[in-house]
Amino acid sequence: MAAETFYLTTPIYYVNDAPHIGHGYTTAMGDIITRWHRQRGERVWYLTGTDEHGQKVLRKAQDNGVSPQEWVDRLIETEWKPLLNTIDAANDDFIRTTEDRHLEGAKAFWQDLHDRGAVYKGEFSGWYSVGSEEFVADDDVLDGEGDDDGFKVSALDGSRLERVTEENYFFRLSDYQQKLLDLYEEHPEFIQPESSRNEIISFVKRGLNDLSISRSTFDWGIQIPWDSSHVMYVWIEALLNYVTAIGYGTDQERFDEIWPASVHLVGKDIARFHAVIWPAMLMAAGQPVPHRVFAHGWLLVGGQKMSKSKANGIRPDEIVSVFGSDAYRYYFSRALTFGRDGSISWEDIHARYHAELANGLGNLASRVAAMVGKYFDGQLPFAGQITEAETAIIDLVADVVRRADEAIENVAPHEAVAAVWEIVDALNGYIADQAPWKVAKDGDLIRTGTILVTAAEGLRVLSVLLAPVMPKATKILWESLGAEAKLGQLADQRIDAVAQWNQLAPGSVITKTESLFPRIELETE
RNA sequence: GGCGGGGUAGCUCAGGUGGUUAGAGCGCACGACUCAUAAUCGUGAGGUCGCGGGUUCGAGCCCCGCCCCCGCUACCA
Repeated sequence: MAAETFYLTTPIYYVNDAPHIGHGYTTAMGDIITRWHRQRGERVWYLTGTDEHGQKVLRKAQDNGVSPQEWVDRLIETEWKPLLNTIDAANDDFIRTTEDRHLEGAKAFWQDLHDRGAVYKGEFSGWYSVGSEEFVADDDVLDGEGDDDGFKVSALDGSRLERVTEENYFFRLSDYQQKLLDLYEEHPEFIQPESSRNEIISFVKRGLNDLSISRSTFDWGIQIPWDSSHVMYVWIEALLNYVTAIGYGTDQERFDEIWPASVHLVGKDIARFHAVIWPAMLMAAGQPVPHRVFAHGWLLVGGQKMSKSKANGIRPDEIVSVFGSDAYRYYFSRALTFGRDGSISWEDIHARYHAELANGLGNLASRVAAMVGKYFDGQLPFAGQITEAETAIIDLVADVVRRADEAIENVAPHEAVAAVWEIVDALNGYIADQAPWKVAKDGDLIRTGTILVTAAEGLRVLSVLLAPVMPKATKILWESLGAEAKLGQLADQRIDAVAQWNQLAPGSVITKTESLFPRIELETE
């Protein structure tokens, strides 16, 4: 059997509006993780996409006076696909739930559930708001007052509610309580981090009800294969993208090759769908469950969860247009603990950009290239006898590679980046300690060369280790080191071989390029 | 209400199963250096570890009570 594919997914994003920074966050983190795995030499499949059915999209389209299909087509082209380019994502596929492969695959999955007896027809009743045309959760139902005395009203918008009973198809979720608990028990890594795992377990322990999984009051969705009067409940349909995108029901061979998913990246608000309903559906269909669901935290702005309604949302392209996609990817992977909520701010992005990228990495590359230019006419010298100072750098690199790789394995990109940055700091310290400009002035060019080769080797390591995080800047760095002639493309450099020292060829042309991260003066208002 | 997470230097955060003077980065002050993107390196100031009890030779880490913030407590996604 061929080596398993590292298959990572983001949620498919609901397209009732434009993307915000949170979407960019998830996608960028997934991209960093998958790029790293590619540099491990693994087969990788990185999927993202959009969720386009459901009542909210339908209503939004109607509000804008266009058909739902026109609405989603427009939004996908003008907002969602450009996001990938904005943040420099290298996804392997992009699935839209309005595509044929998804429609066919979803129907096939439903048929399989049906054939296996996991679906039955039943009645769903709940409080329905005619005004907003949707069911209101029991917790949001209040007793009316005044004109609404004697009626139930919605806590959300105050509209009057009526008891509606409709015929729906149900999924036998209640059959899976113990099987799910066993799954969490046997595979503690299935749902991470720990806080999400705790919540999921306590939720499931309270008991599971069967789930209403079809709707018959509107038709913007996928028809149930055996009953055209119903469409699939959008959540149930959306989850299926993870299998339909890789061939479920349409290309069995390909599906078998890639499934199950290695990691489903999700926001913690949708962890339940992915860690409870989704594995139960897969079990019901006789399919293996994903290896891991990882729920990341929320971005807090001024201590509050970012949201459109609070007007504290920042668009990804606002940040990228000022700092660039590399800085965007770096910032979110470095400044936040993946899996926990974390604060972000424009000031913090600005501060880290200068302190860490411009002054730290950018200046390091700049000073090394300048000295090779000044003392060796831009050609990498030979290294002489190494001392304890060089050994310390070499040992640190080996240790960092090990720790960073382990961090990525644990879906902790922030730890990986922090580890790699130890090399940046160590090299700046090393250069200050060794003072090659002084050694050169004293006429010891052999020692000067040893120091600069060590620094250049460190930069080589940094370009490889940071390539998943900052593909653009590291590519420039790789070129400036003259590494490609001997070592090939940056993207082909393997993580497991990077710590091997003296890979750069003496005589390589080191060029001092434009600043990797030029300083950015913000307009003061 | 129940369950879970959090409350540690001005800011953002680390601190497995308790153990010397509680850490990092940024910011600030001072010094060194001059290869470099007015960058770098070093030193220092700065903390009642939410509050009150308790266990212990010893607690930020354990126990009890309390206060604040956030999340989950299913069918909007």
